Amino acid sequence: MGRWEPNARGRLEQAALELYVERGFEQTTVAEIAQRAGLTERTFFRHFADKREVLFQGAASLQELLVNAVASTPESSAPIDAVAAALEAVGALLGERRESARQRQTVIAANPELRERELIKLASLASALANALRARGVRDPAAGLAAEAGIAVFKVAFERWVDESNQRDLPPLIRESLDALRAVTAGS
Amino acid sequence: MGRWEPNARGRLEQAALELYVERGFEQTTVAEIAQRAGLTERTFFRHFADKREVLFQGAASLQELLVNAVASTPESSAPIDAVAAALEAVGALLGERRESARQRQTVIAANPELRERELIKLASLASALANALRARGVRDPAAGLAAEAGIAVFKVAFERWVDESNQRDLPPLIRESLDALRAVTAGS
DNA sequence: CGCGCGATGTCAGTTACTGCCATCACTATA
DNA sequence: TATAGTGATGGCAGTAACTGACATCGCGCG
Repeated sequence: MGRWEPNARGRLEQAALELYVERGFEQTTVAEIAQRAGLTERTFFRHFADKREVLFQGAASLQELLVNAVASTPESSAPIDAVAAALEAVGALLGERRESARQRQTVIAANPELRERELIKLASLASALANALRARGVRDPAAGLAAEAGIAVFKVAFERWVDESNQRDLPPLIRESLDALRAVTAGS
Repeated sequence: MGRWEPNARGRLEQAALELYVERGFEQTTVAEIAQRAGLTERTFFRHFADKREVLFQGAASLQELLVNAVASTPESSAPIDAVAAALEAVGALLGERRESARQRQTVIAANPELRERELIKLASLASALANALRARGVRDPAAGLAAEAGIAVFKVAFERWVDESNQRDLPPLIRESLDALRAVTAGS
């Protein structure tokens, strides 16, 4: 696997994931990842900003999906319904890769630095979601709150979905979490 | 300012904040912080786990306040009301240091690594909040959602409070944000 | 065939962070 | 008063993440 084999980025990504699973994130050096991919450390950093970013390649497309889903919701629907539709679109996409999602989540959960990165990606999703709502005429603070609440719903549903003892699909869990949020906030 | 002057930790904290404000977080080295505090780099890392942690010393006491506030809420009150009471307790405490909070937030907002750290601290607050609710008999997923929603409300309110053009106090902004969340989730 | 261009390699350098041991000031106790 | 113990600090070497500068390689194009 020499210098000019195709798909350098993909090889790096796969090598990194393998090593993170085998030895853990901290115990893996970038030099080792590059070596397994048949490349050098310098090249790794040309494809990924840092050692963590390699685990979050899907984030950009997820964000795009989220924003498009909000935009394609009927103009008349309430903000929370637009958010719910967007979350279910994401849920449907993610739901097809359950095992790989579990594996990835195990790696992330085991390392605080990776958890930080995950949280900032979710915050970025929330921010994009809020902007998409504002583009539909939703005002602040409603836009920001609907977006943050949506991400909170997603976090809780995703956590349950990834749980080993759980067999249910992601979209229903999202719906259920949203209902639970409604019930909780309706109180008093 | 020699080796055995008192309050080494406090001196390091102040030196770090000063330098982060003067030159920015990235442009400041730990060696410079230690030098300004009259100590060595090695000693800095004995007091703070890393270069970012020095900005988040208050987090532990904030978490304690939050948990205690939930625990001291009447047993009969709804989860969301317990959360609201806790958030307002935090708001009242934080509200007294508006200018230093603004300064701190400016530093954090300017740096992605610091934003990551802030987010994981907030996630930790959410987790503690959820546990406090479970201790009161609130079940999942209600406990997790009430906690996440509470933190979302806090985030939005805090953001508005820190905004330069804003003159209002934090507790009313928290109340208003919670009301806005109720309005948003009540839809459809 | 030569030329330009993008991807990769090479290398040196900075800095965050850690482990290990020496050293210092203070305290208790004989 | 002497001395041993203790906790905080200094000193120093080492690892690994990341960066900048420049060389080199393979490929397409005129």
